Amino acid sequence: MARAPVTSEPDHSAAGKLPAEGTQARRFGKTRSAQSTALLEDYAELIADLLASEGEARPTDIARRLGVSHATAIKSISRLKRAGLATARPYRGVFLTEKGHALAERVRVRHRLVVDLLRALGVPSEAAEADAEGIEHYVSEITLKAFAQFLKSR
Amino acid sequence: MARAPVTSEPDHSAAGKLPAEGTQARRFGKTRSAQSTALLEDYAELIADLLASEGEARPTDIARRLGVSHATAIKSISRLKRAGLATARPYRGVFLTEKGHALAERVRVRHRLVVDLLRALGVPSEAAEADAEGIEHYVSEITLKAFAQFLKSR
DNA sequence: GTCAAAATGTAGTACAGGCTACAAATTACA
DNA sequence: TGTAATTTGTAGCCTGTACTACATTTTGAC
Ligand SMILES: [Mn+2]
Ligand SMILES: [Mn+2]
Ligand SMILES: [Mn+2]
Ligand SMILES: [Mn+2]
Repeated sequence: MARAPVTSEPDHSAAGKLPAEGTQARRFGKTRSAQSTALLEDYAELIADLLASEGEARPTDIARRLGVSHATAIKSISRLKRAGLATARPYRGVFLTEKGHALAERVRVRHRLVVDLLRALGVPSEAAEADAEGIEHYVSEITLKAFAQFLKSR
Repeated sequence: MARAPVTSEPDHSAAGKLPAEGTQARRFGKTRSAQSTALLEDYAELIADLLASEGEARPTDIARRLGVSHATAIKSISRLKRAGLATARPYRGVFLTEKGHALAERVRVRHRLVVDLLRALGVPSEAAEADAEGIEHYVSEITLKAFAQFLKSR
């Protein structure tokens, strides 16, 4: 059983490396929850982009741009609907609700800020765009502020 | 049908906003593949940390630090074994293979670099640690180099 | 040495997000 | 107008990651 002492956990062998259990668990939990919204964010952003530049966002186009099958896209769009982020009219495309639009806007801002920061640090644009597609979903408000601050004052 | 013209896709209505379909699909695909390895990376890193600081990495401890049930941790450890990254001896803990150790080392370096960069940009340490836990899995080699370069020359 | 606590393992469930294959509806065009 | 291509929808399958509940094994303490 537990190597845990009766009273408290004083200190470990090696130099203070590991964070407290609760702290670490909270961090990982935050990451897991961000991961579960990442897909919704990408769909919302893409749909908004398509609506803006093409006037419509059809499941087939969404699927092609994401690099997944149309069946997969349709299922994910269903999840967006369930989450109250989108609506759809067959052969007429997908639309964003108020909530979906607000999400897309936040995501767009984040995406751009992350790309701009990476570019400012000397990352080539294609790598910056590719990395940002993942990074953007894990950047907190505080970090976002720091990015903006850095970009402004340099 | 396809609004796609017979020949080529010249230019869209709005200002050149969207990337080419293939490019965008490749970026999203890269992100999806990074996502699928994120969990393996976190486990490898955590196991290495526990082995270094506690001398052992038991499923229960791993589960507690990750904030998941022990059943979940055991299943994920199975995936690590299947991937040739870890081995385990019941009641004796989990161990990393050569390959697993190498992965943990790479992840540890990345984790630290990401945290250091965020800190350098003025992000408070707890936010930096929390965000890094997600970001680290989506940073390419090129971007990592840029981070290191920036940290060195500032 | 016994026995309770802790750790581990297993089973069953749920949901997300992939896929292929097939069916139905719509649209475009000859 | 009729037909073929496109788009959309559905079904069934798989894997991954989470959970709870229960069973088994090991360990630690008395
Ligand atoms: Mn993204
Ligand atoms: Mn994005
Ligand atoms: Mn991580
Ligand atoms: Mn990490």
